[in-house]
Amino acid sequence: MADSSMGGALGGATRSSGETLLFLTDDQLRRGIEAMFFAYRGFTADPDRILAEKSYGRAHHRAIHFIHRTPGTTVNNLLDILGVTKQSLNRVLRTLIEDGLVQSKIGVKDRRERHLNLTEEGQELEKILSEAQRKRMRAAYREAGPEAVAGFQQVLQQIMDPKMRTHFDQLKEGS
Amino acid sequence: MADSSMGGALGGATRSSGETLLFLTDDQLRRGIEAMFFAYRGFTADPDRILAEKSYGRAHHRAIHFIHRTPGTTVNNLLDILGVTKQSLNRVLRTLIEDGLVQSKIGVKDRRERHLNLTEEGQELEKILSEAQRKRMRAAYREAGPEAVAGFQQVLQQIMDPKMRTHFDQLKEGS
DNA sequence: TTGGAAAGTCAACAAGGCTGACATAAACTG
DNA sequence: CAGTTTATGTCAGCCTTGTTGACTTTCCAA
Repeated sequence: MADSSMGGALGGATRSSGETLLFLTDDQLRRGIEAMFFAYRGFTADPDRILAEKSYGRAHHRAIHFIHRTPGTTVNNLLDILGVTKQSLNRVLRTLIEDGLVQSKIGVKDRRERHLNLTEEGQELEKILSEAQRKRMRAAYREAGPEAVAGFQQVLQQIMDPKMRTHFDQLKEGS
Repeated sequence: MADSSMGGALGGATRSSGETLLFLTDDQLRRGIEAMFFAYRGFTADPDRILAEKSYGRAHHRAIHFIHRTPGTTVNNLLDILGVTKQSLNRVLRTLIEDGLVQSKIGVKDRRERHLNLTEEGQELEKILSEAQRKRMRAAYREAGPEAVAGFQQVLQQIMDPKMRTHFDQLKEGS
């Protein structure tokens, strides 16, 4: 269409003297939007295939991922990170517990809380899923190089909602 | 967990003499994976809110976006880009046509084909949705700077499936 | 003229979101 | 101690958006 690379993109952006700011055109932004769409599909494709075999879905993967990342996490904390309702999470969690992939322990200090951990079997699946996803990311990182990866991380962090960035930053420390 | 920054990450990656390659550790890859997850949520959040008011969903947004991008596209082409079944797309397309946002015209050369275009009303909604999404991207780009944006694009392109990268590249030319 | 591609339709189903209502136990508070 | 809040779980029902399978209509092309 004729309206690309116009609009508000450059209007208020001439504050940085000297910089071209061509990376802020509507056209460049659209490229980024479409890249996010296509890349996210690739990003989830490999785990999705593995999960489909075991009749799990992306929701199970997300739960497994974050329980692995923050072992002993509570249901409430997981709810906050995943940004879904407790009913939605509970459905997923229930099947994972029934299937013996996740263990739910009553809290010691606060007996209302449930602390979640992966069982041996859960850790096995986590490893398969994360390795499949890492494989693609590793290839992408390798091709793009370290500077590109740094930029990739920077932009993604800026795209996040502030609240989600907090979660993201908190995950940084653990390991 | 104790298994981070080990495994296959560095094993076969010592070919580039001199380079540190620390950006290929499992830990860095995991950071990228989590960044993709959180960022994608932010990426879709603004359009999602607008769509919810009009009782449309993300699927409608995707259809509107790509019809806007490639006016007169056929159903089959759209199917290929979106990667869903024709039944799924058809349901979305039907409501958009019924609501007068999309126009479906029988092909001239090949009368089996339907050529899709946004109506005036469809273009209005497209503009609202894309501007909301661009606003966030623009802020992110501005904060991260041009070099980061270049890296962001590079890595995303590498994450895509080859077939999707072809679609992505073909969209580049049109404007 | 006939085979097959393109498009559309109907039915049925599943995953995974959502809301609302309600139950229980535990912790906290006045 | 009574009442309230918090954490969790569960039931029921709804929506969107994905799937498969079967079938029809249209119509291009060999």
